[in-house]
Amino acid sequence: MKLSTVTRYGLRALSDLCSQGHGKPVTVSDISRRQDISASYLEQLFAKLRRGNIVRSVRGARGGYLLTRPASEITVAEVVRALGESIVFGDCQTEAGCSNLPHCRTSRLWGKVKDSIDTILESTTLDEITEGGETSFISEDEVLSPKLSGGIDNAKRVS
Amino acid sequence: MKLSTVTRYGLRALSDLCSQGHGKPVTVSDISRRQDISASYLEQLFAKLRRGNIVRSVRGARGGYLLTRPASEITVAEVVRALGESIVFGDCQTEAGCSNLPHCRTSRLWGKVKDSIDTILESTTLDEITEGGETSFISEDEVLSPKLSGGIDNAKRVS
DNA sequence: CATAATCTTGACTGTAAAAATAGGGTATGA
DNA sequence: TCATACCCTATTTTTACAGTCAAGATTATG
Repeated sequence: MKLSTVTRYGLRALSDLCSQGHGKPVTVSDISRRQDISASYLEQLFAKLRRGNIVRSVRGARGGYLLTRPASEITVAEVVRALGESIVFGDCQTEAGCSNLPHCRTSRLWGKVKDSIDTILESTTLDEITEGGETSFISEDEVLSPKLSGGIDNAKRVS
Repeated sequence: MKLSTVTRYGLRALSDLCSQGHGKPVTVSDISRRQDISASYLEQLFAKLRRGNIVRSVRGARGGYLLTRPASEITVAEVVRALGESIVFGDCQTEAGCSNLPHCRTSRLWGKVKDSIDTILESTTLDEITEGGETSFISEDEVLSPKLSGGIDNAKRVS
Protein backbone atom coordinates (compact mmCIF):
# COMPACT_ATOMS: atom_id res chain seq x y z
CA MET A 1 0.00 0.00 0.00
CA LYS A 2 1.55 3.15 -1.20
CA LEU A 3 0.48 6.56 -2.35
CA SER A 4 0.63 6.88 -6.12
CA THR A 5 3.38 8.95 -7.69
CA VAL A 6 0.66 11.24 -8.98
CA THR A 7 -0.05 12.34 -5.45
CA ARG A 8 3.54 12.42 -4.25
CA TYR A 9 4.77 14.32 -7.27
CA GLY A 10 1.76 16.58 -7.22
CA LEU A 11 2.37 17.62 -3.67
CA ARG A 12 6.05 18.18 -4.28
CA ALA A 13 5.23 20.27 -7.33
CA LEU A 14 2.81 22.40 -5.37
CA SER A 15 5.27 22.83 -2.57
CA ASP A 16 7.82 23.94 -5.13
CA LEU A 17 5.35 26.30 -6.73
CA CYS A 18 4.55 27.88 -3.38
CA SER A 19 8.12 28.54 -2.41
CA GLN A 20 9.41 29.59 -5.80
CA GLY A 21 6.75 31.72 -7.41
CA HIS A 22 6.47 34.87 -5.35
CA GLY A 23 3.32 35.99 -7.04
CA LYS A 24 4.51 35.18 -10.50
CA PRO A 25 3.46 32.26 -12.65
CA VAL A 26 5.76 29.29 -12.35
CA THR A 27 6.42 27.18 -15.41
CA VAL A 28 6.19 23.46 -15.59
CA SER A 29 9.67 23.22 -17.03
CA ASP A 30 11.15 25.06 -14.05
CA ILE A 31 9.47 22.73 -11.61
CA SER A 32 10.49 19.82 -13.77
CA ARG A 33 14.12 20.87 -13.58
CA ARG A 34 14.15 21.56 -9.87
CA GLN A 35 12.19 18.51 -8.82
CA ASP A 36 13.55 16.18 -11.45
CA ILE A 37 10.17 15.06 -12.67
CA SER A 38 9.34 14.62 -16.35
CA ALA A 39 7.72 17.76 -17.75
CA SER A 40 5.12 15.86 -19.73
CA TYR A 41 4.15 13.98 -16.66
CA LEU A 42 3.91 17.14 -14.62
CA GLU A 43 1.60 18.65 -17.19
CA GLN A 44 -0.81 15.82 -16.61
CA LEU A 45 -0.77 16.52 -12.92
CA PHE A 46 -1.34 20.20 -13.38
CA ALA A 47 -4.25 19.48 -15.67
CA LYS A 48 -5.88 17.65 -12.77
CA LEU A 49 -5.00 20.39 -10.32
CA ARG A 50 -6.49 22.95 -12.66
CA ARG A 51 -9.72 20.99 -13.02
CA GLY A 52 -9.81 20.68 -9.26
CA ASN A 53 -9.53 24.43 -8.90
CA ILE A 54 -6.25 24.27 -7.04
CA VAL A 55 -4.22 26.13 -9.63
CA ARG A 56 -4.92 28.55 -12.42
CA SER A 57 -2.96 28.79 -15.64
CA VAL A 58 -1.58 31.74 -17.55
CA ARG A 59 -1.03 30.82 -21.16
CA GLY A 60 1.50 32.08 -23.64
CA ALA A 61 4.97 33.42 -23.13
CA ARG A 62 5.86 34.19 -19.54
CA GLY A 63 2.95 32.09 -18.51
CA GLY A 64 2.79 29.31 -16.01
CA TYR A 65 0.74 28.23 -13.04
CA LEU A 66 -0.52 30.05 -9.95
CA LEU A 67 -2.53 28.96 -6.95
CA THR A 68 -6.15 29.99 -7.13
CA ARG A 69 -6.06 30.96 -3.47
CA PRO A 70 -3.49 31.59 -0.75
CA ALA A 71 -1.68 28.41 0.27
CA SER A 72 -3.09 28.73 3.76
CA GLU A 73 -6.57 28.23 2.36
CA ILE A 74 -5.87 25.09 0.40
CA THR A 75 -6.00 21.82 2.29
CA VAL A 76 -3.98 18.75 1.44
CA ALA A 77 -7.24 16.83 1.34
CA GLU A 78 -8.41 19.02 -1.52
CA VAL A 79 -5.22 18.39 -3.43
CA VAL A 80 -5.37 14.65 -2.90
CA ARG A 81 -8.94 14.68 -4.10
CA ALA A 82 -8.09 16.75 -7.15
CA LEU A 83 -5.31 14.36 -8.07
CA GLY A 84 -7.78 11.50 -7.99
CA GLU A 85 -6.14 9.51 -5.24
CA SER A 86 -8.62 7.29 -3.50
CA ILE A 87 -7.53 5.92 -0.17
CA VAL A 88 -9.25 2.61 0.31
CA PHE A 89 -8.63 0.04 2.98
CA GLY A 90 -11.57 -2.32 3.20
CA ASP A 91 -13.53 -3.69 0.27
CA CYS A 92 -16.89 -2.15 0.88
CA GLN A 93 -16.13 1.43 1.68
CA THR A 94 -17.34 2.58 -1.66
CA GLU A 95 -20.42 0.47 -2.14
CA ALA A 96 -23.41 0.28 0.09
CA GLY A 97 -24.14 -3.44 0.02
CA CYS A 98 -21.96 -5.95 1.75
CA SER A 99 -22.27 -9.65 1.12
CA ASN A 100 -20.65 -11.55 3.94
CA LEU A 101 -20.34 -10.99 7.63
CA PRO A 102 -16.68 -11.20 8.56
CA HIS A 103 -16.10 -8.77 5.80
CA CYS A 104 -18.38 -6.20 7.38
CA ARG A 105 -16.84 -6.65 10.77
CA THR A 106 -13.56 -5.39 9.48
CA SER A 107 -15.11 -2.54 7.60
CA ARG A 108 -15.80 -0.72 10.82
CA LEU A 109 -12.10 -0.83 11.59
CA TRP A 110 -11.20 0.51 8.17
CA GLY A 111 -13.78 3.21 8.50
CA LYS A 112 -12.10 4.38 11.67
CA VAL A 113 -8.72 4.40 9.96
CA LYS A 114 -9.99 6.35 7.01
CA ASP A 115 -11.66 8.92 9.21
CA SER A 116 -8.50 9.59 11.10
CA ILE A 117 -6.53 10.07 7.90
CA ASP A 118 -9.13 12.40 6.49
CA THR A 119 -9.09 14.48 9.63
CA ILE A 120 -5.38 15.07 9.30
CA LEU A 121 -5.48 15.83 5.60
CA GLU A 122 -8.38 18.22 6.00
CA SER A 123 -6.64 20.14 8.71
CA THR A 124 -3.31 20.53 6.97
CA THR A 125 -2.90 23.35 4.50
CA LEU A 126 -0.42 23.80 1.70
CA ASP A 127 1.62 26.46 3.45
CA GLU A 128 2.39 23.98 6.19
CA ILE A 129 4.27 21.78 3.80
CA THR A 130 6.14 24.62 2.15
CA GLU A 131 9.58 25.84 3.09
CA GLY A 132 9.21 29.57 3.44
CA GLY A 133 5.51 29.55 3.96
CA GLU A 134 5.29 31.93 1.01
CA THR A 135 2.37 31.88 -1.29
CA SER A 136 2.30 32.21 -5.03
CA PHE A 137 -1.31 33.23 -4.81
CA ILE A 138 -2.05 36.41 -6.68
CA SER A 139 -5.22 38.39 -7.25
CA GLU A 140 -6.77 38.58 -10.68
CA ASP A 141 -5.84 42.26 -11.10
CA GLU A 142 -2.23 41.83 -10.35
CA VAL A 143 -1.75 39.15 -12.88
CA LEU A 144 -2.98 41.25 -15.74
CA SER A 145 -0.80 44.13 -14.79
CA PRO A 146 2.38 44.51 -16.78
CA LYS A 147 4.15 46.07 -13.83
CA LEU A 148 4.81 42.76 -12.33
CA SER A 149 7.49 41.88 -14.76
CA GLY A 150 10.19 43.67 -12.94
CA GLY A 151 11.40 40.68 -11.39
CA ILE A 152 12.90 39.26 -8.42
CA ASP A 153 14.03 36.02 -9.67
CA ASN A 154 16.33 35.28 -7.11
CA ALA A 155 17.39 34.54 -3.70
CA LYS A 156 16.33 31.05 -3.24
CA ARG A 157 17.98 28.38 -5.19
CA VAL A 158 17.56 24.77 -4.40
CA SER A 159 19.59 22.39 -6.38
CA MET B 1 -3.85 3.49 -2.75
CA LYS B 2 -5.40 0.29 -1.58
CA LEU B 3 -4.65 -2.49 0.82
CA SER B 4 -3.42 -5.60 -0.98
CA THR B 5 -5.63 -8.65 -1.20
CA VAL B 6 -3.05 -10.45 0.87
CA THR B 7 -4.02 -8.32 3.84
CA ARG B 8 -7.71 -8.25 3.15
CA TYR B 9 -7.94 -11.98 2.55
CA GLY B 10 -5.63 -12.68 5.44
CA LEU B 11 -7.80 -10.81 7.85
CA ARG B 12 -10.93 -12.47 6.55
CA ALA B 13 -9.27 -15.85 6.91
CA LEU B 14 -8.27 -15.14 10.49
CA SER B 15 -11.69 -13.87 11.29
CA ASP B 16 -13.11 -17.09 9.89
CA LEU B 17 -10.63 -19.14 11.83
CA CYS B 18 -11.56 -17.41 15.06
CA SER B 19 -15.26 -17.94 14.69
CA GLN B 20 -15.16 -21.45 13.29
CA GLY B 21 -12.49 -23.34 15.09
CA HIS B 22 -13.58 -23.60 18.69
CA GLY B 23 -10.28 -24.82 19.90
CA LYS B 24 -9.77 -27.26 17.11
CA PRO B 25 -7.48 -26.84 14.14
CA VAL B 26 -9.15 -25.35 11.11
CA THR B 27 -8.11 -26.53 7.67
CA VAL B 28 -7.25 -24.31 4.80
CA SER B 29 -9.72 -26.05 2.56
CA ASP B 30 -12.57 -25.29 4.94
CA ILE B 31 -11.71 -21.63 5.02
CA SER B 32 -11.28 -21.69 1.29
CA ARG B 33 -14.77 -23.06 0.83
CA ARG B 34 -16.44 -20.68 3.24
CA GLN B 35 -14.61 -17.54 2.19
CA ASP B 36 -14.38 -18.40 -1.48
CA ILE B 37 -10.66 -17.86 -1.69
CA SER B 38 -8.34 -20.18 -3.60
CA ALA B 39 -6.82 -22.75 -1.27
CA SER B 40 -3.39 -22.45 -2.83
CA TYR B 41 -3.47 -18.75 -2.31
CA LEU B 42 -4.62 -19.12 1.27
CA GLU B 43 -1.73 -21.42 1.98
CA GLN B 44 0.66 -18.68 1.05
CA LEU B 45 -1.03 -16.34 3.47
CA PHE B 46 -0.92 -18.86 6.27
CA ALA B 47 2.75 -19.48 5.63
CA LYS B 48 3.33 -15.79 6.33
CA LEU B 49 1.10 -15.83 9.36
CA ARG B 50 2.98 -18.77 10.75
CA ARG B 51 6.35 -17.10 10.26
CA GLY B 52 4.91 -14.06 11.99
CA ASN B 53 3.88 -16.18 14.92
CA ILE B 54 0.20 -15.43 14.51
CA VAL B 55 -0.86 -19.00 13.84
CA ARG B 56 0.54 -22.40 14.53
CA SER B 57 0.05 -25.44 12.36
CA VAL B 58 -0.89 -28.98 13.27
CA ARG B 59 0.21 -31.32 10.58
CA GLY B 60 -1.16 -34.58 9.34
CA ALA B 61 -4.70 -35.87 9.29
CA ARG B 62 -7.12 -33.78 11.34
CA GLY B 63 -4.59 -31.03 11.23
CA GLY B 64 -5.01 -27.41 10.39
CA TYR B 65 -4.24 -24.03 11.84
CA LEU B 66 -4.68 -22.50 15.27
CA LEU B 67 -3.95 -19.13 16.73
CA THR B 68 -0.81 -19.07 18.83
CA ARG B 69 -2.55 -16.94 21.44
CA PRO B 70 -6.09 -15.87 22.31
CA ALA B 71 -7.60 -13.56 19.71
CA SER B 72 -7.82 -10.81 22.28
CA GLU B 73 -4.05 -10.76 22.51
CA ILE B 74 -3.34 -10.46 18.82
CA THR B 75 -3.44 -7.00 17.35
CA VAL B 76 -4.38 -6.18 13.81
CA ALA B 77 -1.07 -4.37 13.52
CA GLU B 78 0.77 -7.61 14.15
CA VAL B 79 -1.22 -9.37 11.48
CA VAL B 80 -0.68 -6.62 8.94
CA ARG B 81 3.02 -6.75 9.69
CA ALA B 82 3.16 -10.53 9.38
CA LEU B 83 1.42 -10.39 6.03
CA GLY B 84 4.11 -8.04 4.79
CA GLU B 85 1.87 -5.10 4.11
CA SER B 86 3.86 -1.92 4.33
CA ILE B 87 1.84 1.22 4.63
CA VAL B 88 3.86 3.96 3.06
CA PHE B 89 2.77 7.46 2.23
CA GLY B 90 5.83 9.63 1.75
CA ASP B 91 8.99 8.58 -0.03
CA CYS B 92 11.45 8.75 2.80
CA GLN B 93 9.72 7.08 5.67
CA THR B 94 11.88 4.05 5.48
CA GLU B 95 15.28 5.58 4.98
CA ALA B 96 17.01 8.01 7.25
CA GLY B 97 18.56 10.35 4.73
CA CYS B 98 16.48 12.72 2.68
CA SER B 99 17.83 14.48 -0.36
CA ASN B 100 15.68 17.47 -1.08
CA LEU B 101 13.83 19.91 1.07
CA PRO B 102 10.24 20.11 -0.15
CA HIS B 103 10.22 16.39 0.06
CA CYS B 104 11.13 16.47 3.70
CA ARG B 105 8.52 19.04 4.51
CA THR B 106 5.81 16.70 3.44
CA SER B 107 7.34 13.78 5.25
CA ARG B 108 6.32 15.25 8.55
CA LEU B 109 2.73 15.19 7.39
CA TRP B 110 2.99 11.60 6.26
CA GLY B 111 4.60 10.67 9.52
CA LYS B 112 1.62 12.06 11.37
CA VAL B 113 -0.74 10.08 9.17
CA LYS B 114 1.17 6.88 9.63
CA ASP B 115 1.28 7.30 13.39
CA SER B 116 -2.42 7.72 13.60
CA ILE B 117 -3.03 4.61 11.54
CA ASP B 118 -0.60 2.61 13.62
CA THR B 119 -2.29 3.70 16.81
CA ILE B 120 -5.59 2.34 15.63
CA LEU B 121 -4.17 -0.91 14.33
CA GLU B 122 -2.15 -1.50 17.48
CA SER B 123 -5.17 -0.99 19.68
CA THR B 124 -7.50 -3.27 17.78
CA THR B 125 -7.36 -6.97 18.48
CA LEU B 126 -8.53 -9.90 16.42
CA ASP B 127 -11.51 -10.69 18.56
CA GLU B 128 -12.91 -7.26 17.82
CA ILE B 129 -13.24 -8.11 14.16
CA THR B 130 -14.69 -11.55 14.75
CA GLU B 131 -18.36 -12.39 14.84
CA GLY B 132 -18.82 -14.40 17.96
CA GLY B 133 -15.72 -13.20 19.65
CA GLU B 134 -14.71 -16.82 20.07
CA THR B 135 -11.14 -17.84 19.96
CA SER B 136 -9.60 -20.86 18.37
CA PHE B 137 -6.63 -20.47 20.64
CA ILE B 138 -5.62 -23.64 22.37
CA SER B 139 -3.02 -24.23 24.97
CA GLU B 140 0.04 -26.28 24.22
CA ASP B 141 -1.04 -29.18 26.42
CA GLU B 142 -4.38 -29.62 24.85
CA VAL B 143 -2.86 -30.59 21.58
CA LEU B 144 -1.72 -34.15 21.65
CA SER B 145 1.22 -33.72 19.43
CA PRO B 146 4.53 -34.44 21.15
CA LYS B 147 6.56 -32.39 18.79
CA LEU B 148 4.87 -29.14 18.14
CA SER B 149 7.79 -26.86 17.56
CA GLY B 150 6.03 -23.66 16.66
CA GLY B 151 8.06 -22.02 14.00
CA ILE B 152 11.37 -23.73 14.29
CA ASP B 153 12.60 -24.61 10.90
CA ASN B 154 15.98 -26.02 11.65
CA ALA B 155 16.59 -29.75 11.38
CA LYS B 156 15.95 -29.66 7.75
CA ARG B 157 18.81 -30.45 5.55
CA VAL B 158 19.00 -32.23 2.30
CA SER B 159 22.33 -32.70 0.69
C1' DC C 1 3.94 -50.27 7.26
C1' DA C 2 1.05 -48.06 3.97
C1' DT C 3 -1.83 -44.63 2.87
C1' DA C 4 -4.20 -40.48 3.00
C1' DA C 5 -4.52 -35.94 4.46
C1' DT C 6 -2.36 -31.82 5.00
C1' DC C 7 1.20 -28.51 5.27
C1' DT C 8 5.40 -26.22 2.67
C1' DT C 9 7.89 -24.18 -0.88
C1' DG C 10 9.15 -22.11 -5.04
C1' DA C 11 8.65 -21.19 -9.61
C1' DC C 12 5.62 -19.62 -13.04
C1' DT C 13 2.24 -16.66 -15.69
C1' DG C 14 -1.34 -13.57 -17.27
C1' DT C 15 -3.34 -9.22 -16.45
C1' DA C 16 -4.35 -4.62 -15.26
C1' DA C 17 -3.10 -0.49 -13.39
C1' DA C 18 0.45 2.85 -12.93
C1' DA C 19 4.15 5.47 -14.85
C1' DA C 20 6.13 7.77 -18.40
C1' DT C 21 6.61 9.36 -23.25
C1' DA C 22 5.33 11.54 -27.55
C1' DG C 23 3.45 14.76 -30.53
C1' DG C 24 0.50 18.06 -32.32
C1' DG C 25 -2.60 22.06 -31.07
C1' DT C 26 -3.64 26.79 -29.05
C1' DA C 27 -2.85 31.18 -26.72
C1' DT C 28 0.16 35.18 -25.86
C1' DG C 29 3.93 38.48 -25.01
C1' DA C 30 7.82 40.67 -27.10
C1' DT D 1 5.69 36.40 -36.40
C1' DC D 2 8.42 33.84 -33.52
C1' DA D 3 9.49 31.75 -29.29
C1' DT D 4 7.38 30.29 -25.19
C1' DA D 5 4.40 27.76 -22.51
C1' DC D 6 0.00 25.79 -21.60
C1' DC D 7 -3.30 22.10 -23.45
C1' DC D 8 -4.93 17.63 -24.87
C1' DT D 9 -4.93 12.73 -26.01
C1' DA D 10 -3.00 8.56 -27.64
C1' DT D 11 0.47 5.16 -27.02
C1' DT D 12 4.06 2.67 -25.02
C1' DT D 13 6.64 0.86 -21.21
C1' DT D 14 6.99 -0.85 -16.77
C1' DT D 15 5.81 -2.91 -12.62
C1' DA D 16 3.18 -4.97 -9.07
C1' DC D 17 -0.34 -8.01 -8.14
C1' DA D 18 -3.40 -12.00 -8.05
C1' DG D 19 -3.59 -16.44 -8.70
C1' DT D 20 -2.03 -21.29 -10.31
C1' DC D 21 0.63 -25.44 -10.40
C1' DA D 22 3.50 -29.04 -9.12
C1' DA D 23 6.64 -31.55 -6.34
C1' DG D 24 7.93 -32.64 -1.71
C1' DA D 25 7.82 -33.04 3.34
C1' DT D 26 5.39 -34.31 7.58
C1' DT D 27 2.25 -36.71 10.38
C1' DA D 28 -2.24 -39.35 11.77
C1' DT D 29 -4.54 -43.36 11.29
C1' DG D 30 -5.98 -48.15 9.89
